[in-house]
Amino acid sequence: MGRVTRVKDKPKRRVPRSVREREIVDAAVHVFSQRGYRAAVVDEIAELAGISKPMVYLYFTSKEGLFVACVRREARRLAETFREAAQRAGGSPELRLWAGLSAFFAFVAERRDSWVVLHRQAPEQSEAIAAELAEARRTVMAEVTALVASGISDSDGGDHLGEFEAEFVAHALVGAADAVTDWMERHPDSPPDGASLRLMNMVWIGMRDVLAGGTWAPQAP
Amino acid sequence: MGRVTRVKDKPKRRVPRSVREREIVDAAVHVFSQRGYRAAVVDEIAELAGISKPMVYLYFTSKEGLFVACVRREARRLAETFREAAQRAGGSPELRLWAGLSAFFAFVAERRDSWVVLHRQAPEQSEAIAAELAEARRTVMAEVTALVASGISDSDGGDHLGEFEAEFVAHALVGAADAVTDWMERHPDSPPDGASLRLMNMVWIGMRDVLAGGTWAPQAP
DNA sequence: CTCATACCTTACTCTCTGGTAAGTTTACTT
DNA sequence: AAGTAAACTTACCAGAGAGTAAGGTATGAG
Repeated sequence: MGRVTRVKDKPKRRVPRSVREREIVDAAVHVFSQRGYRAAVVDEIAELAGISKPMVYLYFTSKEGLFVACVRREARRLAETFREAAQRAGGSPELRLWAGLSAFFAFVAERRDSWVVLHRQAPEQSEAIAAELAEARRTVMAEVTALVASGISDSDGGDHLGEFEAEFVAHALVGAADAVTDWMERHPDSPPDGASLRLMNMVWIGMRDVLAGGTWAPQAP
Repeated sequence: MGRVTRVKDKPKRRVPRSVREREIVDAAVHVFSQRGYRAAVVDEIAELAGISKPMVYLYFTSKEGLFVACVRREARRLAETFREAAQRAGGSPELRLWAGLSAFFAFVAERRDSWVVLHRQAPEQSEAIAAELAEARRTVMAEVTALVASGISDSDGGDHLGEFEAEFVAHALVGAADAVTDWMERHPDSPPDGASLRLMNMVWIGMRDVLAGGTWAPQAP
């Protein structure tokens, strides 16, 4: 009725730039993760953010720029989540790794979109995107590798072979975690922590025994 | 010069449909894997296959149809490669799993494009594509799961808990293998079999000990 | 009240690309 | 040699979607 009171369907509120930017990135992460970079349509992102397309270009210059902003923010979030969880856990490396893994699963389960944007994009869209994705993945992997490495050096006495091995294990671990994510979707019955616990059981015990000399070779039993 | 002798630059040979179809799929797998489904351009695929665009549509009806054909062929190839390697290895489940894993790595290393098309595509492009990718992944996972399951039942005496567990392990394993693929690219020095051996060491020993009762729990050392 | 500024929109343009119409050429059969 | 079917092409259309021009409107400062 009134002219001052806004129609409730369309709040049409005007919002400061910093807030709107956040909303746009929120929307963009969702659409990018659902459709993929190329198939994502800027108009849809804008609508989801409650504004019109030119605003997106005013704030982010281009679709590519918007995507880069998404990747940067989500990578930072994930790395922080992981690091903080590990730090909070304190104590032994394996407890810290377990806390980190659990946090990772919680993140991927709760903020599926973020993970998809970070990890399941064809990086071959442009030079800038490839670079940003590489940097993002490097950041996340560095956190995981650090934890794994401390676990290894804890067991083998600071051998420098550890760094190399830790990188391998970290990659395998993150890949496994990512894949298990899919599996969890088809088994919503099993508890969320179950996955991280299972992985820890497999990987950690395996790793410990390997470091203790319990190797497996093709011709062994 | 001659009219009969073809110019060597452009053989322009006419080729039977079945052969041309194979060439088109070859080209398509390459371009799809490099650019992703949406960013891949049919003209480029056609040129790479040595023909013009309408031929692609004559043989495959649509871009979507072409992609489905790619996925179908590569999934079949990978599953066969895996199964045959395992069969050839014979013997104990772990030897078969190791042979399968090695074959998998060889496949991914040698035919990177195929794997990328199968596993790193956003399945949200269309209903048909999502269905085909799901089916393809199901096929591949079934092979791996079968091997893992036989390994588990070999150790625990045919418990039916195994099926559930095997699926988890198989997913984790394939995810790890996929991720390790990236790692291998940055470490071309380490032998190709090294990766599968490392994974076997981690996963198999871990799994064996877990089945033997050696669980890990948050509060344990 | 006015005015400056920051927020926001409608209504385009222009390129890229999936898909097709209409016809041409080769090679095999009879 | 003629006929015919399969292989192949050039040249086009139509829609989608990235990016922009030009201007409208709320809101806080003076």
